[in-house]
Amino acid sequence: MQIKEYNKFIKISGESFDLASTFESGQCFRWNAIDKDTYLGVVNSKAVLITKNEDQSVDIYNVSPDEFKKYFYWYFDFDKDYNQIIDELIGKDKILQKAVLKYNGMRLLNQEPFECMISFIISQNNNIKRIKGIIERLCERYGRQIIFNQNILYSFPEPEDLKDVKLEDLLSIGLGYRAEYVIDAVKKVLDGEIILEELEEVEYEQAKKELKKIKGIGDKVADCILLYSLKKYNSFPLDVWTKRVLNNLYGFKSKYDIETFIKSLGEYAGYAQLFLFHYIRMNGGML
DNA sequence: CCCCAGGTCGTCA
DNA sequence: TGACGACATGGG
Repeated sequence: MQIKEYNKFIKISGESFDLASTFESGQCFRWNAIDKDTYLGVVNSKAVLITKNEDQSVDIYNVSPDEFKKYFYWYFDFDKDYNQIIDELIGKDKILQKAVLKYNGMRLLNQEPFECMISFIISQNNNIKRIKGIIERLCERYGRQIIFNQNILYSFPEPEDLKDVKLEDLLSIGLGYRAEYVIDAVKKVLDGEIILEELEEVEYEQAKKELKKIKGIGDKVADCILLYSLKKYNSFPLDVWTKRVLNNLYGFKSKYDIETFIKSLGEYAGYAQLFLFHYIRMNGGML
């Protein structure tokens, strides 16, 4: 992988990066397509623009070389060896092989824990389009305004920004019954009952147990938070779509079958889940 | 009016 | 533990 610094952008080459599957795989909710090869997102209170070139290189705008080294290099998962991860997944079975090859270039995004936690609490029993809408309204109301290329964007609110939020406020932007869950999460973070950053240093099982103390966080939401923001790459979120893959395509009948399968995937099981989830969703539940 | 969406909670056996 | 209905909201 080569990183070149230009005046207006940073160019990444020699690394496969598929923008559409990365940003539209349901792992994140604040990236939007400007056109087929360009996405605009808000990450860690910054507007970031990414565009893909003919030669397959990717240009990242509005990120300084320093910010890239300190933050976005990890955010985009560039510290991993994707060739090795992909090879390993392809060797597991035919279904994974198909999913991984089809969406080669999809990357796992290492997100901010608080944003990730609130987002996936909102995601439960909800559809991605509506999840994005709710999160956008949350940011408009409680985040900080960001001007970028004549666009008005909003940062994801910090815990302190949500300190005095009332149930009615959240209901009015469409959170529904999840409103009280968000309030509980904010309270536990502000009280120091949950220290998200520390969970990165803790073992998977223990970190999951801590997260589940928050009302509205069960196994699935906890696994998403662990995978997408706390570097627990072995976590494998079991949602309706993934269960569909495991039941219909793999033919697993029991909880034991599924547990055994996930364990067999090893330390990068989460990457397998990312590909399988995206694959089944993009192909209408068929293979 | 039905069912579904990146589920979880409370309750009851 | 495991099953099951309830839970807001909007779209198909």
